[in-house]
Order: sequence, then structure tokens, then C-alpha cells
Amino acid sequence: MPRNTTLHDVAAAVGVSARTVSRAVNGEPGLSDATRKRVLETVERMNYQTNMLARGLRANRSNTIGLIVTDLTDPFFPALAQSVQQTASKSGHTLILASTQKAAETESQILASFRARGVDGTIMFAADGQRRDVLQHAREGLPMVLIDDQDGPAENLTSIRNDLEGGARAAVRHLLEEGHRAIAMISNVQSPERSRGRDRGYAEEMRLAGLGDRTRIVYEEATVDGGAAGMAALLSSPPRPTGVFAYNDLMAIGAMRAAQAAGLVVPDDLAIVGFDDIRMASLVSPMLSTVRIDRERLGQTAVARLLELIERRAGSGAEEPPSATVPVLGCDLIVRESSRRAHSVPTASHDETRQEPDVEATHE
Amino acid sequence: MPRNTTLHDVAAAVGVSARTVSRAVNGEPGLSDATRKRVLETVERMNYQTNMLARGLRANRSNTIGLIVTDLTDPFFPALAQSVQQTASKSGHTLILASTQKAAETESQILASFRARGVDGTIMFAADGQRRDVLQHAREGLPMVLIDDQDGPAENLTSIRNDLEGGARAAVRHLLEEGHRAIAMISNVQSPERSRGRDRGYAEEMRLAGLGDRTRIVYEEATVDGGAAGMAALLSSPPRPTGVFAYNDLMAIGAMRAAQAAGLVVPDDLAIVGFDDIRMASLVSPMLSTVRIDRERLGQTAVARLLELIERRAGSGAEEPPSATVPVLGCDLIVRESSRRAHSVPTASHDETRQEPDVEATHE
DNA sequence: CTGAAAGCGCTTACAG
DNA sequence: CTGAAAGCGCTTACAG
Repeated sequence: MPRNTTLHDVAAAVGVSARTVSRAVNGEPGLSDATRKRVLETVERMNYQTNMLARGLRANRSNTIGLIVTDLTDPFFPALAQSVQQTASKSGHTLILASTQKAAETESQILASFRARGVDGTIMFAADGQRRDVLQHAREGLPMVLIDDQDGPAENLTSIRNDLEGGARAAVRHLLEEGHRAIAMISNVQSPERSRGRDRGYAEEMRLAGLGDRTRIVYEEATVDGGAAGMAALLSSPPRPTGVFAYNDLMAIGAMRAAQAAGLVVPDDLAIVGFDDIRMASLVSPMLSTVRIDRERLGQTAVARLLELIERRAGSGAEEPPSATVPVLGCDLIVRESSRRAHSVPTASHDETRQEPDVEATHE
Repeated sequence: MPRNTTLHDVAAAVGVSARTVSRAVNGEPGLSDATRKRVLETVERMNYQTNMLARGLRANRSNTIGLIVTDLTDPFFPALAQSVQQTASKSGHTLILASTQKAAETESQILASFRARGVDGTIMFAADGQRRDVLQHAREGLPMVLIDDQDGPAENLTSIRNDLEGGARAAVRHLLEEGHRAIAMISNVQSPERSRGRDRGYAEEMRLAGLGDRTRIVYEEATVDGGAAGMAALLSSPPRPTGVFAYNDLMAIGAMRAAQAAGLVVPDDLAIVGFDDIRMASLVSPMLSTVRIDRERLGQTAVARLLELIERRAGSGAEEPPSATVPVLGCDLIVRESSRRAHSVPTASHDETRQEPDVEATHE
């Protein structure tokens, strides 16, 4: 097997030192244009590629970033992973992907293996009860962006939030405006921390409408089957709700299927609103109303913040105080068919979107 | 920022040489049990983690494998990526993921960057007209598994195939058995090489049924919108088909939506069968009949083959001849609601599956 | 503007 | 059974 071309091979071919080739390849100053040109031509001709393992070892930066998801087969994640990968590749970073599914590895183990691989930083979701481990890794030098973290920034750690509570409130307000009073919620039993914002938004909006005593949340797994189970639970004990807000679209679709199987017509007998706006939402019938989390923007924002963090670490010494604001991305309500009654012929051509502004939350 | 613990730190703490710690960590022989035990305890206590960049640089193996997909937001890929990642992690390999979407980078560029990162091997799909570049990278030392490659194995390269033609034939036979004669196909305009097997299966089965002159294929983009466009094309020029076989589920769902929008009832007026069995297939209504590609098994098989290839390279010198057989994974027909008429109340509880056996194709 | 030396943290090949 | 030396391919810090 042929050995790959190295810096020394190029240097020998041009008749300069390896240091000079390194300068040319990295676009560093301190090099005559003539030399630079000769070197780069030879680099091209010999098809030289920097060995990133060697560079990473020496320079302590690998140009890789890690992303940890819980389950790639959850339709929420692929668009995010894609966005992270595309954004990262623009700055020359390669994506390393891990999923915690089936808990074969804990998050902490994955983070340890990422560090052993020399990733420059990591993007992950805030998992219940793991914050101490995560903070520890950050403190030990792994820059980290935490998505939908309840707490604020910390050493070497930035938070980004989606306005889950605001999205939930918009969804419930919409159901109220459609005339519903008996509005129930199907939420996520697995992750209280993640469902908190949505639960709170629902409860708060009910309270404001004077319906605090009709608040009703059932908790199930955040899957299609879990949504179906939640709907079964709601239907089995009166009063029957006429509107349902679900933790995510998967659950909403399961709930919708269960309602239909029970002979109910959606949205006439029962209105349903989900969360996330996965692609499936616009392909089921009736098309699902939902609250959109813009995963492309989320991925871009997360990578941008992570790169800032990495920069700050690299240019250390200055040690600027970390920004105390955490970006909060607005979540837009998208009204489709599953929650709109009195519209005999729904028009599929145009979703009705209500835009919520992005804001900055200050964390004292 | 605290420096990470190194082999030398551990060695100094135990009072042995770095070489001895390395032996203990890697489970190599030639070490007294007492020493091994002392070393490993200290490794644990000091929380030592092997620096994979250093190991990779020296040992020329990084314990990473690359996966190249065209578009992570295509629901076909996440389950595959997840399976590859899970299987790879069992042998201590980390997944590096890239997608060629929007052609920001060509496959060849991605392969070059993977090699610069020292990946031990790569899994990818065979893209039209890129085979020369891919073979070149394999020849230069990058072990590679190609999925659904038309050609056979090559130096440092293994192929795996799904029985796309067999799956297509099963789908068309099913439509024939349901009594359909006017059966059209909506296929993929972007990748003739990838659609070839399915196109051929469809045409062959029509010919065998004496319907060769009624063969009709329209080509569109392999998306929901493309499927809708294909159906529009089919409906706009008679004779109207009563059965349609689509390149994949996304197209099938688009076709179904378009047919329904045109006032047709699926499956009564028009039966539809897709390909892949993405999750969405069982969540649309009517539930979509399809041909399943088991992506979990595909990922497992691909990783297993890749590891064999990597092993062979590592233990080189012996140079065993590469196996001349390429595994062909069977694709099962799954009959749901979209293609089954005369069943007034479809039972959602049990899919009807017809299992096709896996075989080995010999490549002379 | 350019280069010689050292070293990142491991493993390989060799010696005892 | 254990270790001293060399080197993987780069970049850092320094000298000229």
C-alpha cells in the first residue's frame, strides 16, 4: 500500500523546509509570493493532503465537532444533524455523530470518547439529571452548546433555547380561539425537564382563560404508540376533550390515529395540535397543525455559538467574560387541518403561520 | 485549562515505563498479572483515556469509519446511519458522517477528507458515474463498502446489494394478483443506475404476464412532489392505470396524495405500492403497501463486511483473495391498505409480509 | 523571508 | 516480564 504524501515529500520536491510548506498550506504570512506559489503548485501536483491526526495531535485542534442525539430515527433529529453538518463543513469542521439510544453508552461515556478523539466542541441536548457530568466535561476543557437547557451558561458552555413555552401557549390560544374549552394535553413521561416548558405554557394559557380547573395532562412515551395510549386514556375517562395539545408530532399523530379508530372525526369532533413540524405532519390526513421548531436555524445557531466558544478558548489569556444572554428561538404556530373546524374544504396550498419573534433571554 | 492525563503520567504514578502502561491498556500479553492490575487500577483512578489522535497517527488506525449519504432528511437514511453507528460502536469505532446534499462537496472530496482524517474505512452508496474516483480511493488504501453497486468487488472494495429487482417483481406480481392489468411505474429520474433494478423488475414481470406492451414508466425526482408530478403525468394521458408501483415510499405517498386530490379513491380506484418501508408508510391513510429494505440489517451487514476488509488490510502480507460473492439482501413485500381492494374493513393490526430469502450472488 | 530543533502522545521494533 | 529509543506527521517557539 502506497504511503501518503507528506509535508516532507513536498518540501523535498520543492527544495524548501517542511516549515515553509506548512506556512504555505495554512496560508500563514511570512513567505515570498514566489515561494508560496511554487509550494502550492507542488502540493496540487503531488496531491498532498494534510494529515489531520498529526495536526490535531500537535496543534490541539482537530477540526471536528461532535453531535449527540438521543435517537436518529426520531424524525426530529435528522434535519438538525444535517444542518449541523452542513454548517460545520463551511468552516472546515467534520461531524462526529453519536446517539445515546438504548443507553448502550451514557452521555458521559460518549463525551469522554469525544474528548479522546480530540473534538473541538460538542452540541447536545440537555438530558435530565446529567447536568453535573456535562458541566464537568465542559470545565475540563470541552466547549459545549446545550440545547433547551433550563439553566444558564457556564464555564465553557453556552445554552440555546427554543421558545417551547411560547409555542405551547400559541397552540393552546389557537384551540381556545377555535372555541374549545375542554382542552387536554398529552405530554412526555420520559423527560420532565424537556416537557416542562410545554406543560407550563399549556397550564398557564388555560389558567388565563379561566379554565385552570379543567387542566388535564396525561403522560406517555414520546412516540406514536405513546400518543395513541394517551388518547385512549383521555377517551376512557370523561369528560371527553374537544381539543388536544401534544408534546410532539409523533404523539399527536398517534393520538389522531387512536381518535379516528374510536370513531371520532378530526377536527370536527376533536382538534389536535402537535409540536416540531416534522415532515410527516403535512403528509398525514388530516394534515397536522403544529408548532414549528426550525431545525435548520437551530443547527446553524448552535454551530455558530460553538465556534465562538472554541475561538475564545483558542485565543485564551484574554478571557472575556462569557455572554450572559442565551438566544431563544421563536417557534411558529402552523395551522393546518387537524385543528380547524368550520372550514369545509381545507386548502392545502397555504399553511397559515403565525410568527413569533426571536428574543434574547437574560440570565443574571 | 488542565492538561489531560497521559500514558507517561500513569507510568510515573505506577513506577513503570510508558510501554508497560500501553501494554496493559491494550490488553497485550507479556505482563505479570500483578503489574497489569496495578496499572489498570491507576488508569481508572487517574481517569486516563487514550489519546486517539496519537494512537491513530502512530498505529495508522483511527477506529473511525465514515458513512456518506446523499441527504439525511430523506427518511431512508437515518435508520441506516443509526444502525451503522450502533454496530460500529460495538467494535469501538466512531462514526463520521457526511452528506453530499446540495453537492457542496463531491463524493471524491469527502473521501479525500475522510482519508486525511485517517478513517479506517467507508460505507457509501454507489453514485452514478463516480465509480472511477471511488475505485481510485480504494486502490490508494481506503477500504470501502459500496451499497447497491452494479459492478462487483474490487481491490479493497466490497459490494452489498439489496434485491431491488426481486422486490420490484414481488410488488408487481402482487398488483397482478389483485387483478390489475394497467400497471404503471413512477421511477427516479435522477439516478438511472439506482432505479435500474426496480425498473427492470417491473418491466420483466409485465412481460411475463403478457403485458409487455402496456409497460409504462414516468420519471421524476425521488421526492413527495416528484411522486405527485408522476401521478399527474399518468392521469393526464390515457389509459388511466389502476395500479401504480413507485420507486420509493416518498414518491408513492406523493402519488397517492395527487390521486386523492384528483378525486380517486385509493385503493378502490387506484392501487399503489411503494419501496423502502419508511415509517411514514404505515402512518398515512390508507396505509401504504411497500417493499421493505431492512436498514438495520443493511447497516449491520455493511459494517461487518467493512471490518473484514479492514482486518485483511491490517493483517496484510498474506493477501488472501477477496471473496467473489456479494451478499444480496432480500426485500420483503408488505401488503397494507393502499393496494388491497375487496377488503372492506382493513385490519391495521397485522401487516401481511411475504418473505424473500437472502442469497449470495456470484460475481465471476 | 526561511529553517533547524523540539515535541504533541502514542506504538513499533528491538534489546535485555 | 520490562524498558529505552525511535518515529508517526505535523506545528510551536525560536533563531537567523
